[in-house]
Amino acid sequence: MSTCTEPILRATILSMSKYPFHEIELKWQQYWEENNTFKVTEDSSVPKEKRTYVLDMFPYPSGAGLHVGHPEGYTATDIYCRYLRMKGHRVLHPMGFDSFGLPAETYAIKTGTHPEITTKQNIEKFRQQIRRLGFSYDWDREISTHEATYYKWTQWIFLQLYKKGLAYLAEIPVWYCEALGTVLANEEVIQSSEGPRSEIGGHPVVRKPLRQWMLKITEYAERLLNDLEDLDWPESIKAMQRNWIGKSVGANVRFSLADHEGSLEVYTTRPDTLFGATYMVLSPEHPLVDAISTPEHRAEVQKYQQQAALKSDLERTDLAKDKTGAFTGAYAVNPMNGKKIPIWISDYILISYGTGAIMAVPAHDERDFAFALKFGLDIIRVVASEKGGTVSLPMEEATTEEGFAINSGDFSGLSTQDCKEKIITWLEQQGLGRRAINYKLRDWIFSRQRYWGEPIPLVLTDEGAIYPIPEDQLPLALPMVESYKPAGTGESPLATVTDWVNTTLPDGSGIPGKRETNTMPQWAGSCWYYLRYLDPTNDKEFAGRDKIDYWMPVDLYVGGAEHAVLHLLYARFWHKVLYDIGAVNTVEPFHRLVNQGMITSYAYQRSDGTLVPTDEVEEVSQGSWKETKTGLPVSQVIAKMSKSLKNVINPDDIIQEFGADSMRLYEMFMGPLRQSKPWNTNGLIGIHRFLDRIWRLAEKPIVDDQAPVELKKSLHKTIKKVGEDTNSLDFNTAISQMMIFVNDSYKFEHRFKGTWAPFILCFAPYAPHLAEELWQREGNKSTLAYEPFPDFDPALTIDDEVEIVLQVNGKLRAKIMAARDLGATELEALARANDRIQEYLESSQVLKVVAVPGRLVNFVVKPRG
RNA sequence: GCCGAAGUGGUGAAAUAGGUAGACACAGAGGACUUAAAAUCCUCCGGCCCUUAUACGGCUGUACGGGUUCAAGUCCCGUCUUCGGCACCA
Repeated sequence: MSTCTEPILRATILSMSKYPFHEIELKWQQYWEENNTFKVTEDSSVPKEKRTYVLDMFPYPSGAGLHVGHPEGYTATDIYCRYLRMKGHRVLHPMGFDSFGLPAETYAIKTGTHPEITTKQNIEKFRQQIRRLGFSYDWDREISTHEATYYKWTQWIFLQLYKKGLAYLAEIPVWYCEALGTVLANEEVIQSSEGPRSEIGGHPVVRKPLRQWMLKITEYAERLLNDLEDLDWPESIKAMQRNWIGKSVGANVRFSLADHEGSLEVYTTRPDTLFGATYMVLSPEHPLVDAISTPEHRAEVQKYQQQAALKSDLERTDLAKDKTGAFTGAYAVNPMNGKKIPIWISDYILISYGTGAIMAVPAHDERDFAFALKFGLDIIRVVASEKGGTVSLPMEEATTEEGFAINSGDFSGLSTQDCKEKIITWLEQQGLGRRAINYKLRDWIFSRQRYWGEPIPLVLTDEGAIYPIPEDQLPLALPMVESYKPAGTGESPLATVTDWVNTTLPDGSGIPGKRETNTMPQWAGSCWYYLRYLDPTNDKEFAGRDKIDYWMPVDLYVGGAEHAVLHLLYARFWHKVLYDIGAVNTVEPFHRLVNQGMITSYAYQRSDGTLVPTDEVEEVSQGSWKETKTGLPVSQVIAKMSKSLKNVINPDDIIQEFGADSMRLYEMFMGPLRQSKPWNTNGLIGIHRFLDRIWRLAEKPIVDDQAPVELKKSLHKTIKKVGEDTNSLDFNTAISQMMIFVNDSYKFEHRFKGTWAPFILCFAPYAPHLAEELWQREGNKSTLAYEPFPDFDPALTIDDEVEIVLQVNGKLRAKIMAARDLGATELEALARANDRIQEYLESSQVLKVVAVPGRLVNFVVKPRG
């Protein structure tokens, strides 16, 4: 259904709705707030396994307000927390705001409004929206990363990193974004068809050497990789992190130069192919290039270097993988066979990986193969697929598979694995090389040339000496500024605040110094916020150790998959550093991670593949649509919500028209939590109807009589399934089961005391407002939030009589009712007695009978005669 | 190209120690109530065929092609498609 009909739809729903959801929801939200219903404290009598920390990824408070994606994860954790409380758990469930960030600053540049003001307003709006959904957060623990009481400790942690030598200054080529006026981390730059772009805003970025603070995350690469093993995380996220860390094992090998002093070191993962190295390639930035280039080739080499530097921002990572390069005129010596091999430079070799130089084995590496082909370099095969195999030339393409060494002197015949080991050992004995490990992971560029971030608490002298600000002088507050515009020189707007920048050294010597003007990236605040929730007002420590020991690690962390390698890797890194200095009790912060799927929306596509905004389409008949303007048919597709497609759903509108309980339930009923799924307002109506049916059910008179056994059974099956499914976060099927119970209840004129109260408690985690209201109407005086979740009687969840399927050759021929536990022999007898089955058996010979009690009987037959 | 996830009615989806495919819901059809409409309640609802129509029944069906099994959405082999991530990392 296209949205053009939605106003009518909504009017319809409003007129049909009997239950006063607004009144009820506001009433109970106020009750929870006034009674501090969800405030949680540490009680040492609660056993460790009943203390549960359930965490949501906190939002960046943008001006746009809450998106439908936010309530999805938040509802899931809220249902889970409410369920756990009813199961006797002590639950820590906090919320806060990731409130430093670019959009507030961009807005400040445009309007002159201080980011603090807009941030405050946005937080207020977000808080209202989140409260209106009835989530059971302990709001006393709310934190915002931009507040000095919070970033004091972000700065403190930075100083710990600095003290451990994990923070350092470097003048390195970094991604610089003119439009954003700042440097970006590798992870914040995406490759588009037009070249590299900033992830935020899609602005062009260029590589530029600038002075930056770096964090040595690479020092933790191995642990970040290994410790993934024990985490209960989605395999896909673990894979993405492994891939990002990009560990490879190989060897560094030294090649001596033919006509020069010194040598050239390369990194290779295939030392077994050393005999096939027919040339070498250096990165254009490699320090040896100038020294070894011969006079005849120098001009060409320099020209290539300049080209590479110029195009580095665009074409160097271009999709067109046509190889380019220049010959230096110099030669190296292959240590295995003493052959002289030419040294080239090419931009397909990155200065930042390995040693910035490679030995090229064109026969067994695709890139080297393409390069050799283009420049007519030798290709020697040194790996055959079979032992003792021979190979033919020319090759069509490089063979990268493992096999057995050939043309490799004494090493010929060895398997790839074996050969690697033997060659490395040999190199080590000769002093020509050693085992080596490399990671794709780079150190984290930790500074931003922005205003709206945590100031880095350091003072520098003119000579470049660095003085950390003493911990007892933190926080180093962000000063007020006149202009939020970056200085334009690659420096932050803070550089223009001279009376802040110019200070004296913190050692009390009175010697003048300058403050660091870079600020921290947005990721800094979110690296440790889960720890601050534990003890949000502590001004002596970032969090009391007793609180950390009480709650950590986070038992369940729910959020979007878009943070797979950024936030989640950085937070793990900081946590490990804190662990190493003895500040936290676990090596990993988040034990279990669940990614909610994205909520998408419908869009419409023309035959040429272009998309049409939803409001320019109408439905012709079921399942077919046309573009209103042209009358041409369009097809329905699933797309991300976007303003341009006019298919963005605003949670405020949904709550206004259907209520928070409907919104919560619908987002859970749409499909499995982890799966992405399209929003369909029609589906919401079904949920709203369900809640309305509960409301009207409550109007039926209630009696003390025993409920009929079939209703009791329905209830106990419901309690069982809702409990199990809530526990495993399968909310959609839990809701289905509750619908079945309500449908069953409608078969009776009355409600029954024995089934009604347990049912209210059963759905309370899902639609808490409605449940509280109905609970109160039954005469209860206080919240049901801590009432025990009802128990089920296993005997009542099993049907004594079940349908048994009768099959002949695996095909369904009849169904009979039989006792669930009836034995195979008796079942077979019953089946043989069945008329329909007799018809089939009369003309056939029974070869085999499979009888499964409680399930089926299958006769395997063949025609007689 | 590599890694990961997934393909089930008109739609969102259920069901995997292998055992009735489509629970629940939306949309649709029919009926009850109503002066009428909405709302509500009840019934039907994968496709094809048989049948005047029904009932009964038959065939077929979980992306496609094979296989294992008394029995496959579920297990195995191969192929295709979609989505997400990475992409000259030697």
